[in-house]
Amino acid sequence: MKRKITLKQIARELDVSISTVSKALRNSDEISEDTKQKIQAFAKLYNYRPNNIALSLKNRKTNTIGIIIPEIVHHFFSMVISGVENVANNRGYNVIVGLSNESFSKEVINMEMLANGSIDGFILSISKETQQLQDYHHFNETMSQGMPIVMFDRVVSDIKCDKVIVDDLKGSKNAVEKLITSGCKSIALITTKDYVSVGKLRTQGYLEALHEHKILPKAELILKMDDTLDYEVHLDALESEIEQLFKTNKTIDGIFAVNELYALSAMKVARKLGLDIPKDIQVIGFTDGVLSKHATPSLTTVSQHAQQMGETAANLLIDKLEKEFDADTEEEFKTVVIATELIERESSR
Amino acid sequence: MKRKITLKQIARELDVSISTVSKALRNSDEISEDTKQKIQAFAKLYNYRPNNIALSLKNRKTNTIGIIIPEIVHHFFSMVISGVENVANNRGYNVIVGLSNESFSKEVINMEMLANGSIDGFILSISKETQQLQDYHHFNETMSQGMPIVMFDRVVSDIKCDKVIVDDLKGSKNAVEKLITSGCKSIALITTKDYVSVGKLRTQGYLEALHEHKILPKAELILKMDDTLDYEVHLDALESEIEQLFKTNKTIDGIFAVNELYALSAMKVARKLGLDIPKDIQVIGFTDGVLSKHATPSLTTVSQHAQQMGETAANLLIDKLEKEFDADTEEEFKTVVIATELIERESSR
DNA sequence: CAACTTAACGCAAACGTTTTCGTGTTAAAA
DNA sequence: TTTTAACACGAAAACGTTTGCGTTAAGTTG
Repeated sequence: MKRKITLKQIARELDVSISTVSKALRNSDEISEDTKQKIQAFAKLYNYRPNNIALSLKNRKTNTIGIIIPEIVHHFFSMVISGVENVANNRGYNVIVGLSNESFSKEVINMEMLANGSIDGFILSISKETQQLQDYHHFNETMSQGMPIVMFDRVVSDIKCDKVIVDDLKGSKNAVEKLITSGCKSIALITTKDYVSVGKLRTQGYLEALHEHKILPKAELILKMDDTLDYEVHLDALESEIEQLFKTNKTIDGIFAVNELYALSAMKVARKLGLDIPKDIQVIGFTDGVLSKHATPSLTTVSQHAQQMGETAANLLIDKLEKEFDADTEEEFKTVVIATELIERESSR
Repeated sequence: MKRKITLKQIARELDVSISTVSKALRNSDEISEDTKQKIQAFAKLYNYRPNNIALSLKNRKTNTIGIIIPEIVHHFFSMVISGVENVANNRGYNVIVGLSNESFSKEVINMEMLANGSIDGFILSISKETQQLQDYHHFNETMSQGMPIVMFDRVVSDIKCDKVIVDDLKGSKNAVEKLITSGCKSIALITTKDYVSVGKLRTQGYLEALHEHKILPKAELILKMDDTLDYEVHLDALESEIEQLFKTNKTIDGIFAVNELYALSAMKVARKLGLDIPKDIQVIGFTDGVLSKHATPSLTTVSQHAQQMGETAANLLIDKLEKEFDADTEEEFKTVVIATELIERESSR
C-alpha cells in the first residue's frame, strides 16, 4: 500500500533538491544531462506522475468541466454527455456530472458544490423548475466570478453566455410540412404546457406550418399535456386523452408529437383503435432516441443531433477557457444552432 | 469579473492574520466574539467559500469518486450512474465520469488521468476488450497505490476488490422456468459469444433450467451472436439469423434473450412470420430498459435494479474511503449480489 | 592574476487552506 | 508588586507543484 511517489521523495532519495527534480523531469536545460538521466530513470522506475490537485492549485486551473443536467437516464442527455466527454477528453479535460433531477434547489446546490474551484466552467441545461421560477441568480453569480457557462437545449435568453440550441421551430415546422405534403389534411399536435421553452417553440412550428399551407388550426386538435410530473407515471392519462382525441376527431390523419413517448403512445392508441400506420394515420415525433428506432412501426422523428450538441458545447467552453488573455476587449457570446434532421422511417410515407 | 475571495484577501482587508480568519470562520473559541462576528459578516457579504482544490491538497482527499463505464448512452449504465450520483451527493461527494467505449486503451488512459490525485476511488465496469485481453494490470496498480476500486456488473474474479453483481445465473434460470411453467416446450436462447462473463452465466442459467425440468437442450435452438461490434449495426444480421432459427425450428414456442434488443428483434421477426405473442410464442428478455416497457407487446424482462447497483457500489466505496484507520487488520472485500426480479408484461403469460 | 562568463544547482515564493505552537497583553491571584 | 493564568491572536509548516532568481564553482578571457 505504498502511496504515490512525490517530487520530495525523489529528491530525498537522490540527494538533490526538489526543484532540480522538477526541472529534470520537465527536461529543463538548466540541469546537466547526467542528473537528468538519473532522475528520469528513477522517476520512471517508480512510475512518478505529478499530482493533479497540486497542479490545479498552482495553475488555478483544474482542467475539469462540470455538466449539470436535469436527468441522466434519458437518451438525449446521455448522448450530450457522450459528446462532451469525447471532445473534453481529446482536449485534456475531465468531466464531472451533476444531476438536478429537474429541481431548482438541486441545481443550485450542485453548482455551488462545483463552483468553489473544482471546475473551470459549466455546461448545463436548466431544470423545469428553474424555468418556471425564472430564478437565474446562480447563473449570474457563477459568471460574475469569471466562470464561463455554456447552456444547451433548454436555455434562457436573459442570460448572456454561450449557447447551443436546436432550431425547434424550424424542426417541427419541417416535420409538419412533411405530413402535409404527404397528404395529411387533419394534423393533431400532442405537446406539453407552455412554460418549457422548447415545447412552446415546437408548438409554434406546428402552427406556422399549418398557416403557410392555408390550413386553419383547430384548438380541439391540440393536446397539451402537463409534464411537471414524471411522464412515465402519467402514461395512462396520456393514452386515454389521446384515445379521446381520436374518438372525437375521426378525421385525424396525421400526428405530430413533441417527444418520442407521446408519439409512441399515439401509435399504440391508433393501433388499438384499428387504425393502420402509416396508411390511415401518419406519425412524426421530436427527439430521436432508441424508442423511435426500435418501435414497430419505426417512428419518423426530428433528430436533434444530441451528440453534436455536446461536442459543440464542449468546444465552445474550452475555447473560451483557453483564451482568457484579452482583458479589455468586450467579451462576446455565441449562440450555435444545430440543424435538425428529419429521420424518415415507417410511421410516415 | 472579480475572482472568488480568499482568506488572504479577507485578512488583509480586515487587518488580521490569515489564521485568525480561518479560525473565525470555523467558529474556533480561540477567537473573540467580536472579531468572529466581524469576520463572519464580512465573509458572508463577499460570499466566501473555501477553495475546494486547496482543501483537497491539504487533506489529501478530494471527495470525488470516478466512475468508468463502457458507454453512457445505455439505459443500464445511465441508471447506475444515477444511483451512484444519488448517494455520492448525499454523502458529500462529486462524481466524475470516464467512458471507455469498450476499449482497453481508453479504459487505461481514463484511469491514469484520474488516478493522479483527482479522485479518491473508482467505481467501474470493465470494457469488453479488457475482458478479452484479460489484462488487468491497471486495476492492480491503482489498488496497490491505496486507491480502492468497486466493480459492478462486469467484474473479474481474479481481482481482489469490492464488487456489486447481479445473479445472472439465477435470474435467467428463473426466467426460463417461468417460460416452462407457462407451457413452453421448445425454448430457444438468443445469447452472445462466451467471453463476456455475463453472457456466459445467462446461458448457463438457461441450461440449468432446462435440465431441472428434464428438457434436453438442443444446439440448434441456441443462437450465439457476435457482439464485439456495435449491435445496432448488426441488427439486420441478427434478424435474419432469428428468422432462420424460426423457419428451421417450427416447434419453438418460447424465447429467452440475454438482452432487450435481441428480445425485441425476436418479437419483430415472429410477428413478421405471422406468429402471435404471447399466444404462439412467449418472449422474455434480460435487462429492463425503456424498450421493454414501451414495446408492443410490452416485454417481460429480468430487471437488474441498475439504480440500486449504483447506490450499493457508491456506498461500498465511500464506506471504505471513510474508515481507512485500521492499518494492520487484513482488508476484506465484499461482493454484494443484487437480486434480480422478473417483471411480467404482455410478452408472456 | 583579476575579472568575467557559464554551467548546474538550490532557495524560496506562490497557489489557498488548516492547525500546532508560540507570544504578547491583560486581568486575576498571591 | 510580582507571579500566573487566561485570552486573543499571529507565525509557520504542511499538502505537491513550478519557476524566477540567487549562488557556487569551474572555466575563460584579457
